[in-house]
Amino acid sequence: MYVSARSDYALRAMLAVAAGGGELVKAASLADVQDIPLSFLQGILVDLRRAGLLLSHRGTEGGYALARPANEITVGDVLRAVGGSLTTVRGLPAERAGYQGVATGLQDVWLAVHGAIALVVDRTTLADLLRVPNLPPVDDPLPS
Amino acid sequence: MYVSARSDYALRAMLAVAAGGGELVKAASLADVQDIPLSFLQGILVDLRRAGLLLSHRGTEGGYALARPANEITVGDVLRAVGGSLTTVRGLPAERAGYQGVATGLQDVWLAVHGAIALVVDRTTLADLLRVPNLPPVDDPLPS
DNA sequence: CAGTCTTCCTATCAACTAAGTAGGAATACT
DNA sequence: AGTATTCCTACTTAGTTGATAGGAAGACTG
Repeated sequence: MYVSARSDYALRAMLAVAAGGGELVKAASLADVQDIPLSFLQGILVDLRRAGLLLSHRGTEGGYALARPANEITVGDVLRAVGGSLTTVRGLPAERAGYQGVATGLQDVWLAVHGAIALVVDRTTLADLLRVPNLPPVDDPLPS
Repeated sequence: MYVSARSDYALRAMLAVAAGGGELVKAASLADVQDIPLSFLQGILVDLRRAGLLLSHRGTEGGYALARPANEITVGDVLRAVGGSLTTVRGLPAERAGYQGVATGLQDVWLAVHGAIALVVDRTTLADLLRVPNLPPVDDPLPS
């Protein structure tokens, strides 16, 4: 049960774009505010654009914006865009693991896990995550 | 959401040992019947023994046996024995992901996913998995 | 009791994939 | 034309997966 860096970065980037309020947000800004390696993030942004979740614009005032409203993009949409299938076992989708003999029952476990995860991530939208109460909208550095 | 080869192999090996009915099962037999690389499996068996899930015995009639009855070992026990924490985000446990700014809400998502997974894997025992109906207890090779 | 065989156990090394880096090509604005 | 930015491709690094070799412990045979 491992969430890859790619998936984590993709979600954080999408949230940062969504917080921009429709304005174009530059990749460098996303990398800076969420502490993501810029060149690695750029590859992730390409995936998100190809999946139809982001719109990009080049040039001086370029940047990224959500292709749909934040309440119509789920966490599951983002995970599938960058990672293919939602849950994989040894690189393969849980549906076709190919178990033999006494291990046959394992497939049902992975399918149940898959369903439980899907229930969470397909119900949670980016807008939901931006509505958390314990979050100061502007940062307040150096309190310590 | 990725299940590593190590976790998958560990579960399949535990099921094969449990199917032995208390008799000692050799590592080579486990590797053969479940099609697992023997040398890689041996490292996994060491983890399972150190976690107190398996007992090992050397010598001519040596092999492995369950340290507890199959209905007292859960899938979650096995996953934690070989993989540390049940769910990890970029290698770290979901509890302390350290999100900043607009991504704060993400931690709640991972905690919800963690809970959903734990509900499945901590409730399913090895004995449950051996009781699946669609499983011939003795193999029937070459039907095609 | 010596010898031998089988098995578990440990350490080391190669192949593969994910993570992170660097530089160049294409595009849009001034 | 010039500059800023996205976009694409090749390269390095770290961790996982899998292979090989040899040593240590128990069981049997003479």
